[in-house]
Amino acid sequence: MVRKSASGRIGIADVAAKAGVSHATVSRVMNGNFTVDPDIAARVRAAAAELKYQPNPVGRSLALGKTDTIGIVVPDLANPTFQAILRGLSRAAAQDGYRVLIADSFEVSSEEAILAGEARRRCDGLVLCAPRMTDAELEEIAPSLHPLVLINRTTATAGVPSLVVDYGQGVQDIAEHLVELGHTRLAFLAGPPRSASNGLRLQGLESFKAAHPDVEVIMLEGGSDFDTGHGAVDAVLDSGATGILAFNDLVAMGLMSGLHERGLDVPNDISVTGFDDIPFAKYTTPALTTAAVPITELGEQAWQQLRALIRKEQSDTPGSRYQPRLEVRASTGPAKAARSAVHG
Amino acid sequence: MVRKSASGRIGIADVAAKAGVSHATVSRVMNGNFTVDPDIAARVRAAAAELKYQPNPVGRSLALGKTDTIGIVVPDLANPTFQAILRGLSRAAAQDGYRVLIADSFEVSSEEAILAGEARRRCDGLVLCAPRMTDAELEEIAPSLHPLVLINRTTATAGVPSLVVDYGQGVQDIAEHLVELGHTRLAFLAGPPRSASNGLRLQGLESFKAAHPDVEVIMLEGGSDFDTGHGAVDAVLDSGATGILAFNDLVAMGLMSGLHERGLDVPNDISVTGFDDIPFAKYTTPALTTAAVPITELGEQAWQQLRALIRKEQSDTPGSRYQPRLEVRASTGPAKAARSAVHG
DNA sequence: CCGGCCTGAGAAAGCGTTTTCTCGGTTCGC
DNA sequence: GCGAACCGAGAAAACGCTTTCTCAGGCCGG
Repeated sequence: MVRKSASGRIGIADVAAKAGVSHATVSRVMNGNFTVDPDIAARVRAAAAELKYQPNPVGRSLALGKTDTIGIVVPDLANPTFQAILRGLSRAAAQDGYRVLIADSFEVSSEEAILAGEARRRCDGLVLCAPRMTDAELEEIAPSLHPLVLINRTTATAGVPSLVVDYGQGVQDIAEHLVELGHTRLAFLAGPPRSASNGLRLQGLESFKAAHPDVEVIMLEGGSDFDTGHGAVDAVLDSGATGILAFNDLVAMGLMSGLHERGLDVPNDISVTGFDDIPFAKYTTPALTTAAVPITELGEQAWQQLRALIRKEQSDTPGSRYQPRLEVRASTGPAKAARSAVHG
Repeated sequence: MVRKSASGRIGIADVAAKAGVSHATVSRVMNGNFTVDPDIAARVRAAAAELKYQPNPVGRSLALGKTDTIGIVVPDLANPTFQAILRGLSRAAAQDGYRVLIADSFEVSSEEAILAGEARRRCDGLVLCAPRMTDAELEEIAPSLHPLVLINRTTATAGVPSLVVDYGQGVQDIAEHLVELGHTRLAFLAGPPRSASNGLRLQGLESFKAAHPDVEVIMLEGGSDFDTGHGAVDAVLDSGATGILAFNDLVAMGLMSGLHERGLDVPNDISVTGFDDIPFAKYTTPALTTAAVPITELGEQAWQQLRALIRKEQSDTPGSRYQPRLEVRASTGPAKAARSAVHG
C-alpha cells in the first residue's frame, strides 16, 4: 500500500517509513553514499522502486544550493540565429545534465535586466545573448549575474567571458568580394539600431571605406527580418547601388524576393549578400552569398565557458572571437556596368 | 553596511535584521499582506530596497509548492515547427508570469519518458510536443505527468487536452489541388517513421486513394529535413510522378533545390508541395504551395489549456483540432502531360 | 578484560521561504 | 470597569531534501 505524506506526492519520508529507516539513510542511498550497509541499501532501493520514488528537485536544489539549470535570455526567439545558439547551448548543457530555461525579451530592452535577474536567481548561471541594453546597464547588472557569459557583447566586468563574432571583419570580407566583382556603389541595409552586432558591422564598413575611398557605400535603415528586406526594395533601387549588403540572411532573402517580384534578376541586375549562413541560405534561388558564422558552435562554447565558471575552474580562455567565413554562392556576380570591363 | 547570512546572497533574514523585525513580517510585506503596520512596512521596504533584496525563488517554490515554470519536451529543437510552438508557448506563458524550461530529446524516443518526468518534477506543468514514444508508453506515463497537454498526439488518459493538426485533411486538400491541376501520378515523400503526424498524413492519403482510384500515389521513404528532400531527387524522378507531396516545407525546399540543380523546372516539369507554411515558404523561388498550419497559435493554445489545468479551472475545450489551410503558390502548376488537355 | 577506535545509522540542523499558531496589547461593548 | 473580540507581529512549523553531528555497538589491541 502506497502511503503519502501530507502532500500528494511521494516523498523521502514515505520511502524511509516503508524501508524502516530514517530519511537520512534514504538520502544516503539515493546519492550513492557507500557508508550504508548493503542489506539496508537494498531494502531502501526496493522500497524506492516500489513506490516509484523520485527525489523532489526543488528540495534538492534548496539543500544543495544549485538547480542544475542555466538560463538564456535572447532578444527574439523568432530569430534563427538565436534559435541556433539556444539549440547548441541546450545540447551541450544536456550532455552535462543541465537543463535550460529560456527568457525572450521580445526586443524590449528595458525588460532585459529584470528578465536576466529573475532567470539568474532560478539558475546556476546565465547566458546573455546579444543584449540590447545599454553598456551602462550591462556594467551595472553584470556582477550580480555571475556566473555569466556574454554572446556578441563585451563588458569590462571581470570574470565574464565574451563570445563575439567578428561582424566587422565579415562585412569587410563581403564588401571586398563585391568590389572584386567590379561593384563600386554598395549599399548596406542596416539592422536594428540597438543591436551591438549592427554596430560592429558599421565599424567594419568605416574601415572598409577608409581603405577604399573610390567605393561609395550608402547606408540604408533596416531591421532584422524578412519583411525589412522585402520592404526595402524601393530604397535599394533608389540608391543606385549594384551590390547590396543585407544585415543578415533573412533580410537578404526578403530583398531578393522583392527584387524578383519587380522583375529584376539577381545577380545579373544586382548582387545581394546576407550574413550568418542560416541553413536556408544554401537553398534560395539564387543561392545566397553570405558570411558563415559557426553559430551552433557558439552555443556549445557558451556552455563550456559557463560550465567552467560554475565549477569555478580557471577558465583558460576568458572569451573568444569567431571569424565569419565568406561563402560565395550565386547571388553575387559581376557588376552590370563593369561587366564588359571584366570580360575585356 | 550590507551583511550577509552564511551564504553569499542576501536573504530574508538580512532584511529582517536591518529593519528590526522578524522574517515573517518581511515575508508579509513582500507579499503585499496588508495586516502589517504601514510604518513597519515602509521600514521593511526601505531595508529591502537598500539591500537590493530579491526573494530566493527556490525557497519560495518549496514553500508554495509551485515553480511558476512549465516544461516543454520536443523531439528536435532544430525543427522550425517545434521552434514556432516553443515561441508561441513561451510568449503566452510569459504573459502570465511563467517561464519555460526546454527539453530536447534529439529524436531518441527512449529518452522522452525520462526527460518528461524530470522536466515535470521541476515544473508546474508540461507540454509534450509530438512525442515519438509508443502509445503504450504514453498511456503509462501520462497520469504521472499531469498537468499535461499534448500536441499532435492523443491519449486515452483523462484530463489531458490534445491539440492536433488535421494533417490527414491537409494532405488530402493538397492532393486534391494537384489532381485538379491534372496530375494523375503523385508521390508522397514521407516523414520520420515514428512521427504521429506522418501517420495522420498516411491515413489521409488512404482516404484520398479510396476517393480517387484513378490517381496513382507512390510512397517514398523520407525524413523531415532539407537533406532528406535534396537526397530524394533520384527516387522522385524514378517514380515518374509529376506531383510531389513532401512531408513538410523543409523537405520540399530541399527537393526543389535538388531538382533545380538537375536543370528541372518547378512547376513546369514537376509540381512540388510542402506542409506547414513556415515563414520561408513564401520566399522560395518558386514560392511554395503548402498547407498552412497556425503553428504559433498552437503554442499559445497549449499554454491556455495548461494554465486552465494548473489553476484547476474547468477546461471548456478539452482539446482542439486545427485545420490546415491550402496555400496555393507558384510551385504547383498544370501537369506536363495534361497541359494541352487543360488548354484544349 | 577493559579502553579506545571505527563503522554505520539515527537525530537534528540547516537551505530560504510562507503560513499557521500564539500571544501581548488594544479597543469595544455591556 | 471588566471580559470578549480583535489586531498586529513574533515564534515556530512546514516544504523536501542533504549533511553534519552524535552516539550505540562491535572490534581490536594492550
